[in-house]
Amino acid sequence: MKIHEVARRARVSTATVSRTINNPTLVNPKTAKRVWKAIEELRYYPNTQARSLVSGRSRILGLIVSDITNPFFPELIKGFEDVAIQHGYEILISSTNYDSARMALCVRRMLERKVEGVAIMTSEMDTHLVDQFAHRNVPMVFLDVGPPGDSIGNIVVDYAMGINEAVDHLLSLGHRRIGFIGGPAGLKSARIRRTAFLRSLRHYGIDRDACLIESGDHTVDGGLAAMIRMLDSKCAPTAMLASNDLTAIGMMRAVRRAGLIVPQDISIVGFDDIRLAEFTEPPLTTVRLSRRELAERAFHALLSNLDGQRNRPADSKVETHLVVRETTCRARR
Amino acid sequence: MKIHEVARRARVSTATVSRTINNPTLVNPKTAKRVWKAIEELRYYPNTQARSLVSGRSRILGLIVSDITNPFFPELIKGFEDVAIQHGYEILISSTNYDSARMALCVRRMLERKVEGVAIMTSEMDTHLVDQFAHRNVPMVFLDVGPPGDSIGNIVVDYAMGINEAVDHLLSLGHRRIGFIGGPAGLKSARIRRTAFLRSLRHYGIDRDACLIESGDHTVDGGLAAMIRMLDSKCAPTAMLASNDLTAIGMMRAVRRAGLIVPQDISIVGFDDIRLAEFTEPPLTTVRLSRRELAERAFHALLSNLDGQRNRPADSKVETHLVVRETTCRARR
DNA sequence: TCCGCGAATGTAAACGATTTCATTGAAGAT
DNA sequence: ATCTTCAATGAAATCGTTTACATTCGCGGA
Repeated sequence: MKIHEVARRARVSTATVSRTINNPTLVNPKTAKRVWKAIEELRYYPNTQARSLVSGRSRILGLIVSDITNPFFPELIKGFEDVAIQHGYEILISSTNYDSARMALCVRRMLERKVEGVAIMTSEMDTHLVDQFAHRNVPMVFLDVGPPGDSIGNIVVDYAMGINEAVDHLLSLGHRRIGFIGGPAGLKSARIRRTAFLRSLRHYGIDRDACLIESGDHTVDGGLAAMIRMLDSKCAPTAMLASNDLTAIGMMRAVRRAGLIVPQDISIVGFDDIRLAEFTEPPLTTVRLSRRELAERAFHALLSNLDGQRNRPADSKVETHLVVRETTCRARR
Repeated sequence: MKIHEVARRARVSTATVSRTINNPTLVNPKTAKRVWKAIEELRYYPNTQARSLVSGRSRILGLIVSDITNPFFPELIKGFEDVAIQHGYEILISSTNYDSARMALCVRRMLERKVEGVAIMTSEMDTHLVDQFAHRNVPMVFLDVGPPGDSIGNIVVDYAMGINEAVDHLLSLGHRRIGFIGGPAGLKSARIRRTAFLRSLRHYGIDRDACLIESGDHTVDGGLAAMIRMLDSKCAPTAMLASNDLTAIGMMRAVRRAGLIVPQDISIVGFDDIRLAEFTEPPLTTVRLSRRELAERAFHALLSNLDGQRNRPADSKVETHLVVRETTCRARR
């Protein structure tokens, strides 16, 4: 089913058919109607590759995440997919698995398919790869803060807001020894979260005790191991924040293994509010970072750069908020 | 960077460049070397759209899932992505969200992008949509059993195996009143699982008690609600199987809310073995259905249909096995 | 020596759309 | 009546490849 047959049936030229589809203002309404009729009768739809070959517009957006298996991402992807297809864009998803070779492959695939923009939703991305996009003027959006540059936008997450709410909440419950289990030191997103925590302590005038800071790796196992170390350390926190919910889940398990009870013995606050946070036992108090909002912002930042104007994608800020469930309670005397 | 420039630099025609890339046997090794040198010096890579426009091969595979947010799928997707890109295929992911309009859109997108094959990993798919693929001779693979037809393959899951292992395990622990909470009645994959359970009971000669069967909806909330009904019903199961792990997690919560303890009061067995099953409290005994294996089978079924021979994708069977963790124990007297 | 053959390469025609530029015809201005 | 303008349409070039067909060349057999 090619445009030619539609043209023939509607007794117009292929140019007119193309125009009725892409730029209806240029064609007489009467003709347009005839064309649409033909299109529908023949169940015609344009060949995307031919279309983008000549127009130079692929209508594909890239979405790079670190690991689709991390429950943080599926919702982000879903949100992105929803809004993208609503706007007629296809989306190419690709996970780096924190692997350099894989990242390069990611970028290569995106370039080959001629993506019109990329949302890079992982903090780990080699700069020389980013340059490949920049070099071809492919607009990018980063999570948190990416490298500076034209046609690079940032969706910056206001970690401080949610973390302050969490710390404030714990303080009001009488906690003073508040610990933190972060992500891997090498991970930029983990560093940012940890910094936000330390800053929050300072903000509330809490003494910072180095032994209250441990590192996990953003997995359940990592949280479990880190929390065991913390409990062994005689550092005696009465409340703990985690860098993400998976870590928090591991921590809960460590606490339970030590024969203690959450939250009576130790309060725990997670971060992200993944779907499952609601279903842990007890349900996890955590800081919500809306993935849907993240996705929408990312998409629109790209879109603003796509539709005509070649200005750089707008930065935008997304808030985080504490969601109180049942893993926090008053500190015991 | 077009093929023409490469040709010029290597002092050959574009045809020769194309051949060195796609069909090296046709070109003199000496020439090929020169061409590759030019390709690398110019960092040339072919324009995918032009390439597939003329060759008719898009090198894109479709992957349709019901809901990427369901933890069953991300691992499936990851597996599929891994093996697909290894073979030089791009993958178009699309979730139906169990919504008819959305499904139609899915199919439409896949057709527009000219996928060479589709893995339909959701049991809910309107037949007229399937026909659209069939009509264009797009090979398909279904999870469990799809509609019959040429160029339609099936990855059939051996539910019976794992469920028998589970039932056997429970019997050996002294359980006789074994209940089941299934998925929504309308969902084909849910029906299949339930049937496998009933058949297993029969196989072991257990009386079937209608009140021991409840329906959830494959979510945590659904499992929670169904289990509450079950506990209210005075039906008194000593062990329960769930149609998927999410349901099982909800069930555990219901049991705990009723003031009972898992597994001492009620043993629970899940299905799927999602990543998180290992991290519930206590860790969930469940039947593992390897998503990676599923993905690999699906891909290879498609591949066998792609590479030349137009025979129908091979059916293939994937096993399921019980993974014993800590939500099952000896039935109390 | 000449012919035929096959390997290696080149020439040019697709592929299916979009888009530039040219053409037409009718309406409005003078 | 003639000219200008503009809306509507068509013809043909174009996008960057692949590939069918044509060409060249060297070699072995008659």
